[in-house]
Amino acid sequence: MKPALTLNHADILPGIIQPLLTWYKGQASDRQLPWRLSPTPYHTWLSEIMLQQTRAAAVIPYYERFLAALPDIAALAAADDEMLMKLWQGLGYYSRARNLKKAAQVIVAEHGGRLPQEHKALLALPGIGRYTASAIGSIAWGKPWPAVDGNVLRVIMRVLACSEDIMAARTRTAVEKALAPHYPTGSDASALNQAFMDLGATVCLPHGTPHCPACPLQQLCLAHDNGQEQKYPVKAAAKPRRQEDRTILLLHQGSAYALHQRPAKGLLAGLWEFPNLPGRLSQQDIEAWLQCHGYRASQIKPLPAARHIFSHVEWHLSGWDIQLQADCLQTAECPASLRWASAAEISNTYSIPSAFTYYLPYIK
DNA sequence: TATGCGTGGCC
DNA sequence: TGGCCAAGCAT
Repeated sequence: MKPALTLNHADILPGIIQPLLTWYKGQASDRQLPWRLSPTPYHTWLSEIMLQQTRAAAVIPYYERFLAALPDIAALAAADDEMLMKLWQGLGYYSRARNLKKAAQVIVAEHGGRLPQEHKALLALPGIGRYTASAIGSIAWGKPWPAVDGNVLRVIMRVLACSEDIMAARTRTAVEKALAPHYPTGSDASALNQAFMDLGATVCLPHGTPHCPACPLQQLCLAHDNGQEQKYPVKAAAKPRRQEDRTILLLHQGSAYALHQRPAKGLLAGLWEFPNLPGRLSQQDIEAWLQCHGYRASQIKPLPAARHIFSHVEWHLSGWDIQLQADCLQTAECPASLRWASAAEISNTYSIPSAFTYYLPYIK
C-alpha cells in the first residue's frame, strides 16, 4: 500500500476560497438549476443522487417529474417499485433509484422521517458516499465539508499542476484533507462547493480549451502559468469495453408484444426488455429457437442492426420481428417470465432501458 | 484496490 | 466516427 499523498504547493489552496466565493456570488450563479430554488434536504439529496455521473441538463426534466410524483421522503419510502423505475427510465445507473427508496425507508424508520445531519449517518444510507454526504451537508445545513468530485479534482489538479492520477482514491483523499481546514461554514460552505461545480462545468472544462480568461483562479493557477491546462488532470486509461453480439426478438401476436424482466442483480437489473439471445442469430437459428419453445410464426422479418454502448460493455444488436400465429400462445411453452403488452402499455407502464429503444419504432 | 454499473453530449 | 467525459457508489 502506498503511503498517504501530500499535495505539492498546497499552500496555494487557502487563497482560492475567496475568489471562488466572490465569483460564485457574482455573475457565476446565473445557472438556473431547479434544485437551487428550494434547497431542502430532500431536494438536495435527490438532485445529488441524480447528478452522479450525469450532466445537469439531462437531470433537470427527471428531477421535476420525480418531485411531482414523489414530493417528500415519506412518499418516496412508500413508492411503487414499477413507478419508481419508470421515473428513472433513461437516466441510467438504476441502482441509484433503488437505493434512494431504501434510504428513504431507513430515514422514516430510524431518523423520524428527516435526513440525519451527521456525516457518518449520511454515509450509512444506501447510495450516499463521501461526495454526496458532503454535498448534502454543505448545501442543506451549511456544514464545512468539501464535496470532492470530478470537477473539484480537475480544478485543483490544474491549479497545483499536479500529475497524480485522479482515479486513485488517495488523490481524492489528499484533496479532501487539503481543502477541509480552509472550508467556511453556513451559506459559504454551500456556495463554495457549488462554485467548484459551476467552475468545472462552465469554465475549467474537461475537454477542449478551458475558458481561462473567465476564471477567477487564473492568476494563481500553476497549470495556466505554464500554458499546460490540457495536461491536467492525469487520469488512468479506462479498460477496453467487452464486445457482445445480441439478437433482439420483437415477438408478438397481433399487437401484444413479449417483454421479459431482467434479473434483480447486474446490468439493467429488474428492468424490462424484449426477449433477446446472445450471438448474432440467423433466420434458421430463429426458426429453431421458435420450434424449440413451441411457437409457430406466421412471418419472420429482419430488423436493422444497432449498437449500444454501456460504460463497460458494447452491444452489437441485430433484431427480428416475429409475428406469431393466432392461438399460438395457448399451446406454446411460454417462459413464465414473459409478459404480453401493447405499445401503449410498453410506453406508459414498463421501464425499458435505452439499450432497447432502437427497436421501439417497429412496435405497432 | 479494481470492477461493475447507463446514458447522451461534445469534439 | 470514436473516444472521452459528467455533481460516484457498492462490493
